[in-house]
Amino acid sequence: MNIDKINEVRQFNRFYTRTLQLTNKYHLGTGLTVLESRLLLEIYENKLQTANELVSLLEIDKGYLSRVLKSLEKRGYIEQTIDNLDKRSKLLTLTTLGHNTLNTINKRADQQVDQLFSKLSDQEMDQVISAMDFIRNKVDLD
Amino acid sequence: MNIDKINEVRQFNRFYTRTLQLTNKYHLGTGLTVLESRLLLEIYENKLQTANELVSLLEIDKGYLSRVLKSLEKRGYIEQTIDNLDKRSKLLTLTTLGHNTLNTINKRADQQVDQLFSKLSDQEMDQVISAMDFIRNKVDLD
DNA sequence: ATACTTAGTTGACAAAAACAACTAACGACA
DNA sequence: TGTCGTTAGTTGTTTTTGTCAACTAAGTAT
Repeated sequence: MNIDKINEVRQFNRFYTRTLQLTNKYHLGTGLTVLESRLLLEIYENKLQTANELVSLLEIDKGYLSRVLKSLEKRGYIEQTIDNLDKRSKLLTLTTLGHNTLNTINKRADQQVDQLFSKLSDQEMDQVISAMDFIRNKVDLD
Repeated sequence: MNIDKINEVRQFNRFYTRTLQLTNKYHLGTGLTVLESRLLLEIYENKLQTANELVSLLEIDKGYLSRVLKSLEKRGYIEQTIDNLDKRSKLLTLTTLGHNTLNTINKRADQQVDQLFSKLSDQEMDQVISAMDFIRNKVDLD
């Protein structure tokens, strides 16, 4: 690929890193970290049920994840129950507290996204979303 | 904004977080961290000359930055010389080693970007870049 | 001269994450 | 059924990364 194009992509990457950094503040005040929020989201919305699936998706150390999950459990956000079909695994579910907290976090994250594009017309917003979809379809993560 | 649109943006954000995570491996083997690489890049390519400017741009703690810069200096990647026009500030410059290392890192980062889009035609690639430019222009970071 | 602000440093500490060694359960198969 | 390689998750130890506050020295304004 042409070097100018590569540089444009890298510039975008730096720009979007900053954007993500600014919007990743939704968890503030909830007592959860960004990672913990993400875990609740993945467990609930994407129906990930085991630590192992979370490790693959998020590419984090399993030892570290084990501790974070233990802490979430101890603080009452999730439950881990042994899977009877494979007693090595534990099935992850949100408690009511976990679910309520996720709702709060989601509301805040929604607001932050909203703010990010607050000055755009409906039409421009649609174009932004199309642009995002396009990029998502073209990036090759393998 | 409509909740579906917000969710599409949030999905993109999660997707792009993963993309950045995967491409942010260019520093491996160089002995520098992602942050240190970024600092060299900003000092050299964007001509940022003081710690203070880096603090504003990257929004990191000045105490932390001070230590990272000290370490970069000690390891021979940068020089910090007192600014005669304002003796509180130090002007940052890359050493030859710093410059060479940045070149290596840049080459690797370029390769990673290239790989990310390796299956695209020239036309598709141009469309991706347009999409990125569009998003960059529409996001409101204030 | 005084008081306020700013650039950068340092100490103390906490949070986040990496790494390796370990246990228990599973799966395959002779 | 027993044994061997693999897999899910745990735990101890350590390093890396980052926060916070107090501090110094230089600049700015009045």
